[in-house]
Amino acid sequence: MTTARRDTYTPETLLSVAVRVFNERGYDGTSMEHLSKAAGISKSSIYHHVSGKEELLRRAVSRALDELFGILDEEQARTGRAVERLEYVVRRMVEVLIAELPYVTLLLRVRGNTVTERWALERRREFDHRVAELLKEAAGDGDVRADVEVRLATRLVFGMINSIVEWYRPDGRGMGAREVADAVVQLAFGGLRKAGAARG
Amino acid sequence: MTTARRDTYTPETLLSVAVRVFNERGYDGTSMEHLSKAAGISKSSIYHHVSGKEELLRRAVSRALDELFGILDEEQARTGRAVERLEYVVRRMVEVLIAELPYVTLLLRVRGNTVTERWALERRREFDHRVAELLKEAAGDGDVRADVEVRLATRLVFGMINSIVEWYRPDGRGMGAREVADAVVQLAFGGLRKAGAARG
DNA sequence: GTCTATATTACGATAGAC
DNA sequence: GTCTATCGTAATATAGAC
Repeated sequence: MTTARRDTYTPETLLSVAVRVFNERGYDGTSMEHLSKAAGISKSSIYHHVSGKEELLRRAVSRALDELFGILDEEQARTGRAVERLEYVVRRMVEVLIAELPYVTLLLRVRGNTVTERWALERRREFDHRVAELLKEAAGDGDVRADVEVRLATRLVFGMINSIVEWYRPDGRGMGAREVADAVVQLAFGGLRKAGAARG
Repeated sequence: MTTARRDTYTPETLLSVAVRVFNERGYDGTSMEHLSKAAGISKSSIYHHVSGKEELLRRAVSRALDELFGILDEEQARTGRAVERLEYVVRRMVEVLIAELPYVTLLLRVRGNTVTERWALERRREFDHRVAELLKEAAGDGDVRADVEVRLATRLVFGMINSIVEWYRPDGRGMGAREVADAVVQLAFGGLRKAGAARG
């Protein structure tokens, strides 16, 4: 970096403040006044950087979506046995979710009231579909259980992964992304029950 | 019922309309104008039945919380081996979630901007804690895997269960609560991987 | 780039007629 | 029990000074 310190905002730095407030109060529950207080500048100064609330939302969810879709282009997500690719994608999803926590959190809470929100929902569905195809392929290989429907299993595993945004906080001496990813992979693929324990 | 048909609202019947709109648009994204349009009566008529938006929210989340806490009082949740009680609670959570879908959906989306929302969050945490204790006991019995921390496992399983509200829709010839509960129990306890398949 | 001041609209809630 | 009309506030956004 050439400029170690800034004293003015850019759309990027303003975004990080806005996303934090959006996640605290909810997007609809956040007013431009809330944002101006949190950023320490006036409402009209915010309009100098961005066109309004919705642009901030669009920038935020775009960032989250780009990171998620990026996973599918990675080498280990494209080559090898389907169940292995699936495990890799699940692990990377957890890592991206934690690395981009506020952005993904906002993405996952989008409802669909505006065009930006509906666009985000559509791209999310597209991503889900891509992962579901992976699970379907693994089922075809006989590597995952056949007694739970593929689409249902995908949704439940996504639910497990996505729920991380509801409680994970990077502060303190807590868990790292690796540890959470390990736990998710172990639970999602192996389940709660102790290995070797028979079903009652 | 003595009155088979009604042509006016009661707080109860109004609630069902309000909860549906809250879930479609988000609580903060729903105005009294939205509610009046959906209910087919004027804004001021709504105020005749309830004190305002927040009372509708309070009634809705109370109903969801009462149903969830009710699970813990049921016979099979109180007697027997911890892992069996846990499985019963997980199954019943899915069933309650589906039976009271709009109410639980609203509960799970509460953020914490008002006193009602903060109260709901606190009661949710209390419920989570009760289930976490059950899992802890099952771990002490050696019935669940010890390589994933109890609190983390609880959160992930809750994430899987709670995510049902994001996609389950009762309409059409879809799955029933029983089938979803079966799938959740199988995945949560047994995992995705095919039974008998070794870890790579 | 930031500010104060303000236009304009939407919101939650109330008054009072029927 | 429902309505129209309206109050007071808070919302998004803009104008224009510095």
